[in-house]
Amino acid sequence: MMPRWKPDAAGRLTKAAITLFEQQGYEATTVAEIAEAAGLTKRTFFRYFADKREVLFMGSEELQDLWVSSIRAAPDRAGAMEAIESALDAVAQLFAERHPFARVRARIIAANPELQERELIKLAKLADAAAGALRDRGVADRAATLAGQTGVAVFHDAFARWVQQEDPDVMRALMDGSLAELRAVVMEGRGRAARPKASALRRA
Amino acid sequence: MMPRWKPDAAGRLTKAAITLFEQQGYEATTVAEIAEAAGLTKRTFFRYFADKREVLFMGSEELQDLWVSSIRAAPDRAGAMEAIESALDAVAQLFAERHPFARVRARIIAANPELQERELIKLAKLADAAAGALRDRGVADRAATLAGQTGVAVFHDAFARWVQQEDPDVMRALMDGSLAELRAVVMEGRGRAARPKASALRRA
DNA sequence: TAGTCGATGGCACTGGGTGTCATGCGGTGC
DNA sequence: GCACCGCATGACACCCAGTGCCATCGACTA
Repeated sequence: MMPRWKPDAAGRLTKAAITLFEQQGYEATTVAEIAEAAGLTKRTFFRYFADKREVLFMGSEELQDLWVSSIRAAPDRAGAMEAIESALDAVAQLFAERHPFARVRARIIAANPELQERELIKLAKLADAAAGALRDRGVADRAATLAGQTGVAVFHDAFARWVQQEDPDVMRALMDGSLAELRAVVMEGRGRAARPKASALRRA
Repeated sequence: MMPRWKPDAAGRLTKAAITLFEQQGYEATTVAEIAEAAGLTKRTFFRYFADKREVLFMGSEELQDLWVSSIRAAPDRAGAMEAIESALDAVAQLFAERHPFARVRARIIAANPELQERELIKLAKLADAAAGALRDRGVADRAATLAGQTGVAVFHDAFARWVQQEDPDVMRALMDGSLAELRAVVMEGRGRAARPKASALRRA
């Protein structure tokens, strides 16, 4: 039966938005324009997205779920950073399938401060969620907070490098490199543990 | 001579804004209201502040200048994290003078996601600026980025604890504690360097 | 056939943010 | 002492993001 409405309104809005943002820029594109391009109205746009920025962040909830559940699923004996690393694993896999889309999206966000703000608060939520999951595993309060922050910093740094190159499959290696480098810089002048293995640096 | 305009328009606007935000909340306060309370108009408000949020972030430029110049001023032989620590020193001193104000401001920001987004992008700029200053000191690209991120993470964590208690002078100790804990969690299971000195933890 | 459900449209309204011009005091040059 | 200019502010119209409310009308159900 011809349904009354064309399906996947949210998806149509997202596609239209990305296309228009690429063509004209984020600021120069109005919500009414996006809605019209998707065969809908401004009012309907705001039924699907809390605001104009959110249209670029569909799926971030799933990302956070994956992130948190990976931490919860880590072996009981794993320490905080080991649990974080398993979350980095899962996220790297997820992103590998979406390299082209991620690059376009990253370009749009990089061009607009409003969107960067939204991106940053999503990352902060990832860090908080990770910290919460770690606390549930028995990690001490402050250690959990800082491990969450560290995990997100590594993710963010690796992500930034990942979108700048062609190969979708190196994300995990980039993460490893970032984490090794982080350990090195944080421990500089504090004994042998400071120096990352050359092999880890080479993988990135 | 009675000048034509009352002085310090920006200061009056900031004061009025904070008062109203405290009384009614950020969302429930309109820019026109703030301006009127300061004896000005909405149009003038936007001549001093790029948007409504920015009124709570006056002075963040000075903070960044202090932050960056502390890194630049660190001894030539200091490593990346040592330079970062000297910036943390300077910032801790600056904040010690403003504890009451910082607490009010933090409460307002904590109650509103829009404001948190703005706070996060300011912190991200601090991290970027630190990374840039470190690169100028000869620190490698990625190490600089990660050291900047780490410094901001420590600052942020310590700040959050600092506003929750009474003593304005413990910020540097809280930072030390956070940094020690960060080192511990990041190095867990990697040798003696992982365990922070008990003395450092006690200071926090 | 009547009635309900649910996604959408229509419309008016608030408030943030901007472009543009007008206003009028203080200082400057002559 | 007069003409002029600079500059902080006001006034006003306007655009667009975002919301509340009610209308619409096909699909499904009794």
